[in-house]
Amino acid sequence: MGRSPCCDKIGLKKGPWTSEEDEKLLAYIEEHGHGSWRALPSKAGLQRCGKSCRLRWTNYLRPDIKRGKFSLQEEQTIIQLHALLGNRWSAIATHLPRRTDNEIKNCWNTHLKKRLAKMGIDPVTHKATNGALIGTADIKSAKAAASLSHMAQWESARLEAEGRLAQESKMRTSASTQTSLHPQPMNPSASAASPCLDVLHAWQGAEIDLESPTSTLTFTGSNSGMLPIQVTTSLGISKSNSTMWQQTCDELEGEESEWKFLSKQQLQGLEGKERGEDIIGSEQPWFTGMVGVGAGFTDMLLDGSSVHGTSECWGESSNGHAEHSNQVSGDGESKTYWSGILGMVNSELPSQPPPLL
DNA sequence: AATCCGAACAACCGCGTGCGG
DNA sequence: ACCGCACGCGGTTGTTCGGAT
Repeated sequence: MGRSPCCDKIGLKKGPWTSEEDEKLLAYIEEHGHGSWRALPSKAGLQRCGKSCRLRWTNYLRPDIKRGKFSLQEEQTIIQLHALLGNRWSAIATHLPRRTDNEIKNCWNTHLKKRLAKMGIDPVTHKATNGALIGTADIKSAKAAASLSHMAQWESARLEAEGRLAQESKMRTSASTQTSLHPQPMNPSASAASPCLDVLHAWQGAEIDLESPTSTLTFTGSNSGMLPIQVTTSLGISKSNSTMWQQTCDELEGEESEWKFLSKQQLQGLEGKERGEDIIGSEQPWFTGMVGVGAGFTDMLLDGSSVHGTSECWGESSNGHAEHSNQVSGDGESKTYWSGILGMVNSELPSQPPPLL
């Protein structure tokens, strides 16, 4: 297929962007929108290829991206989603508000992968390596892992639909915002992820029992494992929430995220009151959906035997029901783990049904 | 003070794919 | 149906910076 000429073939500038170039690009996009990336450089007076401009814009200049250190919660989310989605950075990014896929990818490659490896977790399979650390939970972990890979296949198919819907959604959104180019106070995932994720709602309600990853999960209630969801705007985060979200992020950024050395006890402590109050109290949809999940996941990594307690804790803190505490088998843990991830994912859902699928 | 080294991150490159002609 | 363009994605490389020696 036809490929656009490479930058060096037509003698355009490469390498780091200067502030002047940034200003030019920003000014142009603010005034005209990006339009065709290919045509943009000449119109904006830049000696760059369109691809480079697009990258600079999406990864750095866009006003709606959050930069800086990843919070503990964000890191845990990345790990969980990576277990589910693999190296689909753009898909993962749709669940991490205001983070770019490139940033997430870098974070994974430079931090998270190494941490997991240090903990004895294979960052690719998310399984314990050499039976190093889980001990009595080996079998349970293996079951969870099996469930994981099974689910990943299903998720892969789901993502295709998600991608299409995200694109449609994006087009609708950009059509209304392109020229004005206001910083979208947004959760990019909300528009992108929500339609398809509604499938999960339907799926949960129906308790489908198929030879698919869905069969590894049982949702005993309409929202079992689902956490209270703050009603949001169509962009995912309401204006007030957006502010609160920023505050929460800022607070959390100061938090020690070197969780790799956290002991089991420390992790359990994190699941308790203090954390629940601090984070669940923040009323952030994204956070509320993942608090218990993240801790539970980390716990599972560090010591499978503590998962029971984690599940209970999560179940109680999330929806006030104790049903998770019944999940004492390996399968139960697997369900809990996956329910947690799905709960996190679902917590981003707006209440509207998807336009189509 | 100079050098080395690793971490972090920005940017590039090639491929796959959707879409319009 | 085919072709070519444009774009998005993921892997990889290059550059910068800070700490250690």
